[in-house]
Amino acid sequence: MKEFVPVLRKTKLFSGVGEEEISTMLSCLGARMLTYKKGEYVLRQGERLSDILVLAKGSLHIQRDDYWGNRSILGQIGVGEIFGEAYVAPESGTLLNDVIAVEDSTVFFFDVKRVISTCSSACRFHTMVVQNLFFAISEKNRGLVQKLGCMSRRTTREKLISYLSEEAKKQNSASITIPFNRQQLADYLSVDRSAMSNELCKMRDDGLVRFEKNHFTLL
Amino acid sequence: MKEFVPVLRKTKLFSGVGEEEISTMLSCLGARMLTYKKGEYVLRQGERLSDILVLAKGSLHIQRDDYWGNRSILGQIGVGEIFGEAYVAPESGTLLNDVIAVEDSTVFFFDVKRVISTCSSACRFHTMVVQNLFFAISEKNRGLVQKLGCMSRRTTREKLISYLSEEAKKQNSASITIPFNRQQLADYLSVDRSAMSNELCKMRDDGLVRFEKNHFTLL
DNA sequence: CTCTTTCTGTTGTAAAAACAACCGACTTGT
DNA sequence: ACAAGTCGGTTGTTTTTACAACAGAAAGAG
Repeated sequence: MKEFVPVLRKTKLFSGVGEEEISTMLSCLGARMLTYKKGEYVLRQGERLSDILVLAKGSLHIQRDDYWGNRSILGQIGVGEIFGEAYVAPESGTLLNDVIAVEDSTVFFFDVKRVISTCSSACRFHTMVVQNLFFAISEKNRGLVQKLGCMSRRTTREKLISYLSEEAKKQNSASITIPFNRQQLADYLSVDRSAMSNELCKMRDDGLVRFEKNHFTLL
Repeated sequence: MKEFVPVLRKTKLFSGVGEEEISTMLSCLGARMLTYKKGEYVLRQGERLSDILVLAKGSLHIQRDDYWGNRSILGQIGVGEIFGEAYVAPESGTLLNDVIAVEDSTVFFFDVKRVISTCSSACRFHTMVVQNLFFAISEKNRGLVQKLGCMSRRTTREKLISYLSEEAKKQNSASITIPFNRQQLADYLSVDRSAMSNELCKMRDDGLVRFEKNHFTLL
């Protein structure tokens, strides 16, 4: 377990905590470490969860099968990411998705009760971990809200306008650089790439935006 | 401030905490109370936030103006709801939306630093508030993820399938009752009601589902 | 009971998006 | 330098959706 302390140190959960303190905290947080072979299930739809998970090695997919058996991949989890934290509340019900190892992986489990109820003053960095957890979830939340704000628009143009407007606010400028290429932006907005490209050019012709590559200017 | 303690007691943030304890905790949480006339701004786009807010009276709208000035209402906040919690992280940047009172309203502000860093053992219910906050955010998170899972589908049929499948999982049955009428479901999925109604009937004719009113059976 | 309102399904048309296929500009690796 | 791959834009066709308008059923009010 100790071998992964340097990895944990770089995660959002342990941000600002030193390796020594992490080593000490592992027991106080009720940490367990499990390894998975490629293809094995880390979490299964329908299970209950009482731990917050951190991926220390490998790569995972979040996937879902609908009632008629159609599978879709909802996302990917990389090293250092926190996951499962949204399903540890007692009233959260069971998991709705599967999580599968797409390569040999190592996962840390932290008992949520022990994470959240700061123990005695013994580990004074515990409070920081609680804060980190809180901020990590907020960040996920903001990302979800932003995406939802774009996706709830009906037309591709409206989605683009919504996305570009939010980015302009975040970057506090009418001239912005986005972290996507065209295909990625289309995937993010859940639209067809060529249709989106087409719409972008129309918006340019309408005098709404200027762009080259992933740099946009709102007019 | 005391007059609102019974209201606070019913909020998710103070769930499981008695009125006496809430009264005691108010100072330890750095609580402030502000009132707003109808139409006044509670939060403004571009501001920074260091408090978690709870609406104690009235009703608020979350709204956004895009770069070209088009306004849209993103949601509504009712009595007892927590808000602002996603923007209190130091790295969260400024607010992206406005929050406006749609009727005379009363809002409680809790300093996030004092909420999260549990103080001395003086208020032993403080830990419970931290837990409640955590669970409340997780719940929002789950809601957002579910909605996003539906909305990221391209066609109305796929959205419906995704939504119904998730509900079936949550209710653990192929026969489910949904909390929406047709118009509300269409709004939730961001599609046109009549088009959705049409698609639902086609799905029924294709033998995928049966339904009457807001009760659905997946086949 | 009757009138009104709300909810749901239906239809036709116009608008928009998805899809497929292609092209040229650029990059990268050999 | 050349081949292969990536990226962004364009076009035409098909599919899907939005929109508007209407009708029947159910629910509620007076």
